[in-house]
Amino acid sequence: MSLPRAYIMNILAELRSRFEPVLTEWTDDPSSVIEMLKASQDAKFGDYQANFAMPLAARIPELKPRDLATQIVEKVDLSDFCEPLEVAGPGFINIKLKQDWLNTQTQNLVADERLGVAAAEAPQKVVVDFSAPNVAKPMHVGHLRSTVIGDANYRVLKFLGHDVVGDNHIGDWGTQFGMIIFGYKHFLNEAAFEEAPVTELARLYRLVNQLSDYHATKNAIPKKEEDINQQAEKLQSLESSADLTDKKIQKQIKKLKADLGESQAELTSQQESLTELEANEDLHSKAIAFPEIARLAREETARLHSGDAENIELWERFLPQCLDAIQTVYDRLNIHFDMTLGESFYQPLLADVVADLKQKGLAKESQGAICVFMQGIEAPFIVQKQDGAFTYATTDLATIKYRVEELKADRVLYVVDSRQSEHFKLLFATVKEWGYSDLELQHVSFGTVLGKNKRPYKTRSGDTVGLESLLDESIESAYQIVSENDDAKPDGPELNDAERRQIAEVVGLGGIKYADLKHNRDSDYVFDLDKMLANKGDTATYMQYAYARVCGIFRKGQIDRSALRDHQAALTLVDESERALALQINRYSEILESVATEARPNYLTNYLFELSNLFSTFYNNCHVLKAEEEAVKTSRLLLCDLTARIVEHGLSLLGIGTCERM
RNA sequence: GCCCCCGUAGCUCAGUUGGAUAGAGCAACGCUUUCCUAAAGCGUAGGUCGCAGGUUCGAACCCUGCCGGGGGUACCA
Repeated sequence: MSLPRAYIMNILAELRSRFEPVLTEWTDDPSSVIEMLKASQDAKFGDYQANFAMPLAARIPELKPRDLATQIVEKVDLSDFCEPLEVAGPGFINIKLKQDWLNTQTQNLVADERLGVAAAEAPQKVVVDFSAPNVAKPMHVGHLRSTVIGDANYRVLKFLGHDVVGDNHIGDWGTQFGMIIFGYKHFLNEAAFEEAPVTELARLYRLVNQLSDYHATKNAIPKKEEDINQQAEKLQSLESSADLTDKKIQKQIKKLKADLGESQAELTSQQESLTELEANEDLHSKAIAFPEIARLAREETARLHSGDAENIELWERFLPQCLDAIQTVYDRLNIHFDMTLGESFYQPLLADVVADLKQKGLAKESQGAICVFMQGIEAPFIVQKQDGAFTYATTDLATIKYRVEELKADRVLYVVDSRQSEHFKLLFATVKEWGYSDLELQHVSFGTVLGKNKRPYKTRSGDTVGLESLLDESIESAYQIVSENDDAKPDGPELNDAERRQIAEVVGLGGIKYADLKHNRDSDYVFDLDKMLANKGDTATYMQYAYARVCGIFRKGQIDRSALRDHQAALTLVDESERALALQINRYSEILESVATEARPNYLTNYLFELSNLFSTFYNNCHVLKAEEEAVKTSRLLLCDLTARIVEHGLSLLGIGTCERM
């Protein structure tokens, strides 16, 4: 029999709700300062701390912060679960949980399948828009962040009881299809297409792209040379005539020099790429045969969009194959979408969107295009181009309309590169004016994945790194580590090859995902496979190892975990390391709440790392199976069980697996 | 030109919205295995939080200026 859920308290929420009414005596809006009650940064200040006495006292001239803190403490009654409150320093209120209460509270978690995490009282309909690759191009590292961060947010929101829809807004209608269609019509290798259609389509895309780039670069070179000459002249005249002691002039010169150097480097690399292509006879002859290839490809796109029968037929033939190809990547990563409504799905709705915007006076003609202008933003939001074609802005608006009217969304998360923040600023502003003011829109932006050279992650030849080969490499490298470690075990290896392979898969994929998720999503981060799989430090492996160690204890002790839970034995925290571990276990729900509101999975990775860390200390200090007394042993087993369940569950919310042995 | 982001230990990064002596991992140095997996634990060392002002009881965080890096900027998505 499980205990009623009411026995399990979200400690932070409870503390805040006890303090909040008391604060009304000093402020009209206690909710604005209540968030200053939080977990202590240092265990010596107790378990939780409240810092709001200082700012509140600052508003009242004759009141000292310390005195105010004392007054607050006198009015709040927490005696049922906390030690007497302490006022420290300039007015901090330190809160420490009663030992007996923490014992019972932790014990109650054992019987709770949700590990103390209550389902949302007011569930929202949330659309998480993530991954969104261009289907005709092979996936690369750049797609990893959106996919992995989006998936983690999706899982967390869902666990918290929200009605979540994962939508893969794929690029299935853009210019890349024009390129493929053009390639198919002119350069197809039929045998290759029969053999592996997607590989051949990817080759055609690359080929057409390469040839268009060649001409674009070639045409741009004279202008580039002219620019360089102008820059050089300007620099010279500045250096010879102007006042060199003027700081502004100095700065200008410096900047000009830097620009000039950059332009020259660019020119050189462009010339090199031209020479490289020309050295390949086959490519060069194709380039000569189709000087207008970029325009021709665009025309194929235009024909597709205007309903040309042949191009539609090709598109309908290619699309399922492209979808299958990306699906194999999602299967490997264990990523699931509830719907995949790409750009093409919204095409029939676009004309109405523009008409509606015009009718409401939001959109108007400017330089031949139909634009929405938002106050305070210089750039226009172009919903229809000069040539009559719609843009991704139009598609995004239609998508929102659909999500509100058909899916009944309350909130939409866009897990998209930070470089598109200006687009989303315009999009959200427009949407508000357009009439969907209740909808909560959030650009879950993230930084660029860099190589060790701090430039965007590319191969030496400048290509993006294919995602699949990266996964292979990671798993293979994990296999080496798993094997080495198993071979080094004191009592000899424990794993057969199939087990090693299976563990390598979990460790290899987990390492890549964890590395991405542990960083604050806003910042760029350096992609370093060796660090991701390192057999030490803050990696997925560390948490997976903690989990495997618990499993080892239960295996060695021949303990049946579900029987242990049903037994309702007493949990008593004795050692300091046990108490610290238990406190962290009790904080799981707090952390998930903060992940959900800010869409920041790194709060969870950080929490799990700390949890595993506390477990390792406990594991070292407190022997479980050889505990002095039976009651202590049982109590510690309960603690192990809870730790393992949260590690496993937390990692699963990040899309990362665990193994019983490793 | 205009707009946005970043600058924290040798390296890679946290820092929960203004709180107590700025943290972690890696690398370095020292210690711990008759005992549940040492993929671990414990400890030492390492900092002018880019620089200079300002706001206040208190600033890595807010404001101003400067230095350095990245990104975006009218018809690609």
